[in-house]
Amino acid sequence: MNIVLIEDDAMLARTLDELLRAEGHSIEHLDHGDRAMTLLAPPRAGDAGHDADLVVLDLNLPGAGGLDVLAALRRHDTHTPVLILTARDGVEDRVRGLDLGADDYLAKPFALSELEARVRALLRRRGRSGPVTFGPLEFDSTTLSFRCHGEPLALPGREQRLLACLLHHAGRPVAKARLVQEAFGADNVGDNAVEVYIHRLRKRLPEPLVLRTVRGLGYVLDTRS
Amino acid sequence: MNIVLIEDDAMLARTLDELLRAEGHSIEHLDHGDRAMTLLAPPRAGDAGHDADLVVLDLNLPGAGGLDVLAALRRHDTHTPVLILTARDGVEDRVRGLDLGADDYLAKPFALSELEARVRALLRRRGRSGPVTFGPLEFDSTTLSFRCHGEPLALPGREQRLLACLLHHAGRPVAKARLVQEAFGADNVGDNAVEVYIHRLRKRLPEPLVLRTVRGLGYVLDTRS
DNA sequence: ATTCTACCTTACAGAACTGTAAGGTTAAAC
DNA sequence: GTTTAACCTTACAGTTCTGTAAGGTAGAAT
Repeated sequence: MNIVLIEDDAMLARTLDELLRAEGHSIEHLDHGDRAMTLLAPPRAGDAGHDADLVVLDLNLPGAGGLDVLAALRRHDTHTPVLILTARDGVEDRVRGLDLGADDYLAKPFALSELEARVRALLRRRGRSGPVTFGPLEFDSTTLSFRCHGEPLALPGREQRLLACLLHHAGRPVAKARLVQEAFGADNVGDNAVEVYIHRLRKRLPEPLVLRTVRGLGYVLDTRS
Repeated sequence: MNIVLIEDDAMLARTLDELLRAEGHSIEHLDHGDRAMTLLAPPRAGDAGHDADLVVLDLNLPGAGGLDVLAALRRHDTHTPVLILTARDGVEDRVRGLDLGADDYLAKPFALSELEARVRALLRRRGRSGPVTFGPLEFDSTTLSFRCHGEPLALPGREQRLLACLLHHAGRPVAKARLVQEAFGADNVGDNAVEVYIHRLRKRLPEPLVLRTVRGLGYVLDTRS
């Protein structure tokens, strides 16, 4: 994963760099607020742009302040997780940072192992952000397609949305009416259509996934046995 | 949003309940580990199941321990964010909790405003989890469809995946070859196909979204002006 | 056991999508 | 200004998807 580290304390930066590299990430280190601004929120889109999966951001920076960088980043990118890392320990600072769009806030001094764990937590969620996984089934948010046991599972639009709906509530039944509304867009679709698409989806779903019917209610995505 | 609160300290639970309700959430409160287990990780799928957007979990519980509940939940649900809330303040405890799949960890005693902020941060991310938003464009992960200015934007499969790909790297150019691979699944697709689908997508993309071409490279999703 | 209802399965026609080919247009290089 | 390569646009045929209708099957209730 790509991590952008924005930290002006050279000593700490070096430590974090080594630490995170040791976990297999590639680190881009910046020590100046203005440069961070340029990288994370380029004035003209298309100029360069970042490729970060996570931003670790110190608030005390030369040049543009850390909170300004965060705000600028969040103007167009609500996606990349941001972990704030700072010496300011007041509760109000934390609240402000979090409400500006940060995902976590760690006050110095902190244990390195805790930073590692929080980074793992953020990257973990990023890795399978989106509609999630259920058993061997996963949804790849980049290609908007499903995979089962790692094998791509190509599905036509309707079936894909149907499966997404069931996956979203995986393990518990979803009413037929709800499926019509969420997967079919509440068009003038007959009630039978759901049955037909469930049938089609069943033929394509690989083991051990099954679609159990809950009579009178709807369907559940589940695993066999 | 639906929040499941698992906390056996009646005093604290009451406070949190009021606090979170005041922010407009509906709270389901449990004070026993076994019941939490039943709700969050039902032994048989389809029994009942939770409908939570966030779980706030105390570790010290009568009955099943909080970490057991977390582990059981994560066996099938990697999706719902979990905020751990506990008196155990050791760094090792935090690391263990986070590595078991928690998304955040707050040690007692804590400021209520910080809890609120962290809850907001988790729900915010959950609200638009997945492939993100860019300007007025957003992706609804439940229905696997795009919206622009809130209006649904129906797209055929190929165009949808193409847009997802561009959105995923929004603001910076994506190479044509990459689009072929990620959106078209590396089939035996001619190079011209991308141009055709870009063209089709352009006709459907509402203002102010544009697809700029970067000659010799690929395309960028951007906003007009 | 019978009846009823909910669900399954199949088939089909209309519609929409997909990818290629062919020619037009624009931008960069010389 | 000419040339060249990259990109745009249109058209088209093959394929796939969509939703409905019609009949079959299975579960529940009496």
